Amino acid sequence: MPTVLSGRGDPARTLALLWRPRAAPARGPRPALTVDRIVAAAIELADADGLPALTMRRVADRLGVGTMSLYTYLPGKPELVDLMLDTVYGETARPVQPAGPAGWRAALTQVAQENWALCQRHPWMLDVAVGRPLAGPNETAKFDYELRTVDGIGLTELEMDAAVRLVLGHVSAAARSAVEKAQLERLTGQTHAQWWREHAPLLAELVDPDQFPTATRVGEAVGAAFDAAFDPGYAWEFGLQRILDGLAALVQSRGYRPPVPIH
Amino acid sequence: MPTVLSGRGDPARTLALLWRPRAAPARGPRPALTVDRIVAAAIELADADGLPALTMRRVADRLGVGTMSLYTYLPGKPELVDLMLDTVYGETARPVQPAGPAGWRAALTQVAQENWALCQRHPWMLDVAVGRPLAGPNETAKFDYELRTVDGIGLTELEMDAAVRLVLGHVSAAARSAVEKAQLERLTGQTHAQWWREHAPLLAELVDPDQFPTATRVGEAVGAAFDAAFDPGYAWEFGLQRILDGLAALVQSRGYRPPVPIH
DNA sequence: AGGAATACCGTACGGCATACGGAGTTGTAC
DNA sequence: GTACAACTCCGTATGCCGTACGGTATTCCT
Repeated sequence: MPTVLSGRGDPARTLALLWRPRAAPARGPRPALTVDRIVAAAIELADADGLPALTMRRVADRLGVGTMSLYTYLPGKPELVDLMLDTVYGETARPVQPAGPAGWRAALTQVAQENWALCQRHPWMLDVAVGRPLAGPNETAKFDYELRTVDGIGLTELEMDAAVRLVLGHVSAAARSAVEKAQLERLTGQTHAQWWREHAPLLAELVDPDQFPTATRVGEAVGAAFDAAFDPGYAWEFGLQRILDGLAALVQSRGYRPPVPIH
Repeated sequence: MPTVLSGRGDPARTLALLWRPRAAPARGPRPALTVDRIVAAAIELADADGLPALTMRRVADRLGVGTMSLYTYLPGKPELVDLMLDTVYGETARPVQPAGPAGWRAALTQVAQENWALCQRHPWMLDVAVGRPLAGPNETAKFDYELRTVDGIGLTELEMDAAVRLVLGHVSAAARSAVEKAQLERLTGQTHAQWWREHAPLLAELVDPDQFPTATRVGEAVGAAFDAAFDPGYAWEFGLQRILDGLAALVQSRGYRPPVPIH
């Protein structure tokens, strides 16, 4: 399940691919493909089978061309992954900022849910390590929208950035465990509940309740509630509420009060 | 930078490796290696060069044996990674729970910092996807300790589990960006600050400030403060405080007050 | 008409995990 | 003392991977 480290190619070359549509060549045979078609095929493949299954050969096969033809359009695989990322960033909805008393909290909740859904649609996103910002057009637009949800509520620019990153980080962490759960269930043909029921007795035999009383007690409660060692959905909801509460405390300390709607 | 999906081998076999020391064979030549030595060599290798550089050949070379000899001790690479993980889990300190008014917040802060440090020492941990709990001895002890920091403060068992997972999730997300930064700087020989200074003009040219005013404003403020597109350390501290504040609100709503020390 | 630019891609290289089976080593049973 | 079972060690081979290289076909401009 390889995490690919993004941002490894020449940044100028990658940025050119991201921002400038390819001009038709002045001479030579007409290109049979476009960068967009390659990226679309790669996304389909990664969506279906995950990043490890994304190979240049398979992308080329799917497009009906030789493997090496892809290198006419792209410098290599890292750049392809960068383009895939910025493309799916274009999918997140950017509704008009809700006004009224709900304010930033509802808007930030929507950002979180939108990104959660994005991770479900494209689980391979979580395997891409973005060490430096891509700064592609869609990522930029997405980030601008997300920052707007916490604009004008009393935070500094640094805090706005950190607040959005905090929420997105939680989305990643929670989505990762949900996605890994789904992947394992597909890979092993065994649900977490089945796994739990099958291996709980062995675990009970190995783990001494006297030595680890808290883990035992909590493990049993969680197992009874979810039929598994943990539940990604519960962790996701719980965490998001705590984070929003924590941000609310900060916002409040800055003296911000949500605007009262005019009746 | 491959993320390896853990928990793929036969769980019973993996659990046996995790919990039961290997008995000396009754017959046959004396083993030249032990599982522990293999795991230690693998950890050294991954610490130094990252998970992608962790190959069975290199581990074997480092130990002075043929590649296939490793398979006498371990079923395969996934199990090796599982063993590596549980081994480094054994490193986290588990101080006696601090008493006094600081209470759970100080203890949970310590848990967070301890795990942060662990991720710095063994960055490859972040590339291992733990879809199901390993349930090795060290992981169990670690989790028991971590749960104890939030025991008896009014939370349900499900909430205790979710609270610890929330903090650990934030550690992972924050550490990931810090680690990726360090990896990219080593890989490209260019610090974030250098990268930022070199590419900021190009970015300024591509991104229209009128179209993305918030991203531009925040980006400039962050760039001025950190000489980079973001600062992992700031995000880490900011996020941890918000999460602890959010948990405090929950704890308070349950009527818990920290014990007052007796003078 | 010819040359330049470009697309396409077959082949090859070095790397990976690991399946298979043979050779060597040791303790035990007779 | 000898045979054999159990075990370690590991060379070889298979089928993947990304991509470097260089040849060939196609198209436009001069």
